[in-house]
Amino acid sequence: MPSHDNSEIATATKNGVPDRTDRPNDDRYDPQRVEAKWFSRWQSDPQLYAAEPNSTKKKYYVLEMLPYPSGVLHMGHVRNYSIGDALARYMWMNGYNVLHPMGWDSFGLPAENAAIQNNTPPRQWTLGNIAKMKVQMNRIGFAYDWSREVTTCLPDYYRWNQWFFLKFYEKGLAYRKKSRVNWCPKCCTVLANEQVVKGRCWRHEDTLVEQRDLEQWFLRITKYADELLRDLDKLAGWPEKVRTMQRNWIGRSEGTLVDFKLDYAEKHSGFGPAGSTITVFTTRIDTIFGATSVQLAPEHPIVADLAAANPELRAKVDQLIAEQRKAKEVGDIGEIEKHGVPTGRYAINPFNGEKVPVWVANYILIDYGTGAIMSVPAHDDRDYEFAKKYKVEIRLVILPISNDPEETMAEPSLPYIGNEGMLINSGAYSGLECSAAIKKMSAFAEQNGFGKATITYRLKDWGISRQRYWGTPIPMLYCEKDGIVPVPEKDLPVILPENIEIALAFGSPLSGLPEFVNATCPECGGPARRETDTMDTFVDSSWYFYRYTDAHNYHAPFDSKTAQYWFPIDQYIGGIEHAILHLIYSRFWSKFMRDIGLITNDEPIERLFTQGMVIKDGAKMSKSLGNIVSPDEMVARYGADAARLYSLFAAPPDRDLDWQDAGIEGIQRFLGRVYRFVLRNAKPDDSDLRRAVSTDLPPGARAIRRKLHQTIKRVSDDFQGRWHFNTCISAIMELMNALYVYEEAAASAHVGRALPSTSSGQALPATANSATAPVGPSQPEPADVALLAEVQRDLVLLLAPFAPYLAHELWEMLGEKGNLLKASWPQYDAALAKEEELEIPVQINGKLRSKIVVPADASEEYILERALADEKVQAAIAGKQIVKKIFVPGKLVNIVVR
RNA sequence: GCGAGAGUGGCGGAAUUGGCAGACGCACCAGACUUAGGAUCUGGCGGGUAAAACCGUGGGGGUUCGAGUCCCCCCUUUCGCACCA
Repeated sequence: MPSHDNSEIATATKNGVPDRTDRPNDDRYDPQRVEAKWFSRWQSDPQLYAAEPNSTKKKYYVLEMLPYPSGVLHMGHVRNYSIGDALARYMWMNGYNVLHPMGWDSFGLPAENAAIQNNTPPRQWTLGNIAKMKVQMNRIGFAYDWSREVTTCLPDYYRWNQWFFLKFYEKGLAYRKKSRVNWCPKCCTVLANEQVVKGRCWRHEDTLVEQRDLEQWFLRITKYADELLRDLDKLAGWPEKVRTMQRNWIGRSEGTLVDFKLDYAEKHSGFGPAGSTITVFTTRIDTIFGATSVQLAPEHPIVADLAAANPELRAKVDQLIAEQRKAKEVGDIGEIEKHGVPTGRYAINPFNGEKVPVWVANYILIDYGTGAIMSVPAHDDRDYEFAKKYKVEIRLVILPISNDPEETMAEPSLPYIGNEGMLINSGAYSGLECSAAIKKMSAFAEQNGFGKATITYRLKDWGISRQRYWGTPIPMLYCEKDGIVPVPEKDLPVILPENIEIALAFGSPLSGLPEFVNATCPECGGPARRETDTMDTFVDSSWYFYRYTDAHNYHAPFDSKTAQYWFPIDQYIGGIEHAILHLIYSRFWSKFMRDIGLITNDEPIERLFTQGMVIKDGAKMSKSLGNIVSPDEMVARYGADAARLYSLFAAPPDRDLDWQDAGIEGIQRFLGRVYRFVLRNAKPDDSDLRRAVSTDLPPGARAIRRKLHQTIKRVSDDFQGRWHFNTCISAIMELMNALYVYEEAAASAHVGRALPSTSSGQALPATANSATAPVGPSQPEPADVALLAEVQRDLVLLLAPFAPYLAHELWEMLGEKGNLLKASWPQYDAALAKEEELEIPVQINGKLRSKIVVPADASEEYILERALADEKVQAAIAGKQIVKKIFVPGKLVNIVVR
């Protein structure tokens, strides 16, 4: 083995387990030695994991969500990347042209906070963190194509954010509007939601956060609302959970807008600036004859008008607003106690001319629908609860229709919210069925000018302005003469200046830099002011995976042809916390890119996998709980292979993982067993031997071969979709256990010792509990050297996606010369995997009474005959009458007796 | 309140289609090897019993020859949420 400099890595063991390498002829598996050796080999070959640019192979794009460079890798990362890395290696071994890149989501608030706390410039802090994390990732051995690395905070990337922004603007999809933000009067700056703690500024505990309206840039994602919703149906490779969440997030709702005029006959004076009409949104216009009040959100403009002349109402309304805000803060807006205040005014139901009271209620939200509803207590839960509390009239207008004629037309228990019913007490519409009534009544409202059918979405346009420093500058100029002017494409990128003292900045940091703010208008050449807001970092992550396909393109965000080859992403892997925002923005961005002709795919991601959290002692790992497990420490103590193998073994990847330090030791033991087995059994001329495996093996060897092929099947099948890598690794462990027993038995045979055997004199089982057919020789038989060569080779291949360091080492020990990643994934042979004998449980009345061993191809007649002849079965059915015999091929026999 | 998950030995988990509950690993116990063992190898290991019977997948019902798995009700717990009209 070549010598190498491994000082940096190998020394790490010293603070872990005591060093025992002083023992002579040590056969101990030393992960530090093995991993240091391969680490330096891999590091010296930057092309090792490079995707092939012009390949005729089938492509496979596997991607893990890019991390924020906090400076330290945590176990959640290790788990996420171990899943993707295993898949990438598996696909390489299956002959695919694999794209497996990595990058850095490197703009964002923490860099500015670090700047404030440690006085480190954000750029320096960020790039330093990236360097640290890259070392950690490489040490664990993740197979990334670093030549395509994307760092979003560098101008060669963010210039294309700016370019995209200009395209959005060009197409009328970027616009400005006033929007409410959190404002700290002490910092004179905008706060992110996470910077607001219990209504106060995180840096000034004594300062209440205010709400301010600022002009901000928005992207018109709502234009794509319908398509984003519709195309969810195409995403068959996504978890249903995520699709449901996105569906609810988009929140399409078909309904009707209906105008209720404020009543003139009232004595109160004229109307305020909000006018005299309350437009409500309802999905159930068929219930409008049951409307007994109109409810307004406390922040509705008409409420402001009404309250202007009524200080008492104003105070009550303010109280409702406060309740809403508080509920929102503590996150239980759904459990708010319903409160309302009558305004004293009335509105007219346009369908029957009836006057109904107008209320203000805390359960009506200003930013959904029109911020006003018609209240139909008989047919809506919330309205019912409200009406009961405030003694508002409840009027039944729908009767349920049921298949049961008795039930039909019976008065339902209230509220009846079903929409399979018939209208009553509804004038000309009485007798109509609900859905027909909705159509008819919507049309009527529209014809008479007091309403129209409409679709509302819960989805809102994407506000991308951030009043912060560490982000992509929005490429816009404000000229006194020409107004809002986009920066010309040729002037991109607008470089984020670096000579800035964040800690001293007051208000929006960039606005304090005259050399940044002062610009020239490209239209008139006169003075212009530069936009000082930067972009939301979700912009960066919305399209970065396209940049990977062509990371160094200077003339475009990427080459369309190249992207078309790689897209869609075959498998995307990340945390469930990104189920909504990142994944919906990414889909939106792709659709926009398609519409401006950059790409042809409608959706960016074919399959999505969401992995579970890593928890410790029943709680999410966090600094405050002190239950952090550091990957560096694990790697130093047990090696990278053990750390990644354990992160896959401890739980199915889509479930939360309960980290147990003791568990990883078992993994290390297993790796040691594999290592020592190969150390003992590898023969220099293995490659010749493999071809010489006899077709006529003795029973013990046949059983090992069978176990091997069963294992290949189990591991391969899981890669095809189920991804329960924990059971894959179990399967490989089982194979290893069987090999140890086989080896031991063969050694006994060789020296003529008695075989270890079970008391029954039956074949030696692989393990005492082995539920499957016995593995191991029933007669002493020497180890089949050729078979062992074959098994070892396949074993190493099976292990390669999960424990690459050890796999490479063993590969070399077996005398293999070629790159393990280019070696073919082993294929299982169904005939070899098939059991020769089956153990069939025999049940009497569903209770296990005996087990019989039969040839795998035994007929039903034979098996039933054998089952009935069985001693224990005979005893159990003696004197009873056999009612039924259940036979499930390959599974069991159940005899029903009376 | 709504939506989506989860609940199986001392612990992490397995059981892929309704068919032997507890694979694999940890911990623990025993034996072997050893000057030594926190190394290694072998075996044991749900409760219960001398052995059986029997009991056992959060609780209660049900369907079925047969239920961890399907149905109904309930409890606990995790995650998400925006009372969505």
